Amino acid sequence: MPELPEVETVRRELSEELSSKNRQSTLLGFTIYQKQLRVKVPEKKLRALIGLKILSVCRRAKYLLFETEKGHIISHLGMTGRWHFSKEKTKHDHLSFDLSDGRRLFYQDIRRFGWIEFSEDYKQSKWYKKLGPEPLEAESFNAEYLFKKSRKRKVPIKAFIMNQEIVVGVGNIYASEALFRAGVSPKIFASKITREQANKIVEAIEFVLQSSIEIGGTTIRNYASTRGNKGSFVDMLMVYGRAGQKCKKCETPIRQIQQVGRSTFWCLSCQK
DNA sequence: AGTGCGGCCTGTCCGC
DNA sequence: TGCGGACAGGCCGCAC
Repeated sequence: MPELPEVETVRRELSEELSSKNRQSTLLGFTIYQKQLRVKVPEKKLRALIGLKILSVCRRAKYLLFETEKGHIISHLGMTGRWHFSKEKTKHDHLSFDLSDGRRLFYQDIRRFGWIEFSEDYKQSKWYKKLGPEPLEAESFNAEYLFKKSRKRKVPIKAFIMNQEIVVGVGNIYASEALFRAGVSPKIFASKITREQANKIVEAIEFVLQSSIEIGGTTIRNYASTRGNKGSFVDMLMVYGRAGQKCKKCETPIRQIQQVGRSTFWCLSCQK
């Protein structure tokens, strides 16, 4: 499901629920219902965290980070992962945490593409070291950076901005949306973009991610936040999921193509 | 090293 | 109504 705005929305809610001033949660226990997610749930490592407080809930790229005194529980939501509070286990709940105030926090994941990890020092881990800059941090992610990185890269620009080593958090929806707003064709090679186009792409990525965060992300089918809210950015989508419908700017029918195994939506006349 | 593809899972929708 | 196939917002590992 989730790209950066959806993960950030979940993070904000979890942070309030677990580690705000008036709510400090301690982990009293946990239950694993389905050990086999994308990687196995680290049962022994989690057991060592019983009795510890959740100090904060942070995010890096599309990863959620639950901070404890001994290290971080890392959660990636894959396509359909979700954290929700409930009294009882429901379908596709694979793990639950019992909290000191009596609440239970469940990890639900229909397709089981997500995973849960624990790390004493996540900044040293393999996945973390490969991550590119955060798209909303302008000191590290800007036109000059994107332009330099794109030289000699023979992949379509759409695949390039979805590469988490280049910039994190941009998935299939926001890649199409950002390129529409930048007026850049998804098909051109990364190596062919101009400085000006790099600038427009960076601005468009910032714009779509920031505006989506402000209204709770995008819900296409499964996604809902921890509190069960749907994201309303779906109403702002200019191209994603609109194949055959009129472009909202110029009324040309929106096209759908396959790129690197994923659907891309774009407007032939608005994007060059 | 960079690139493209298949695989991991379950659910839903479409056409026959 | 039932069935097969395609597709779904992510990422990894492998072969070239």
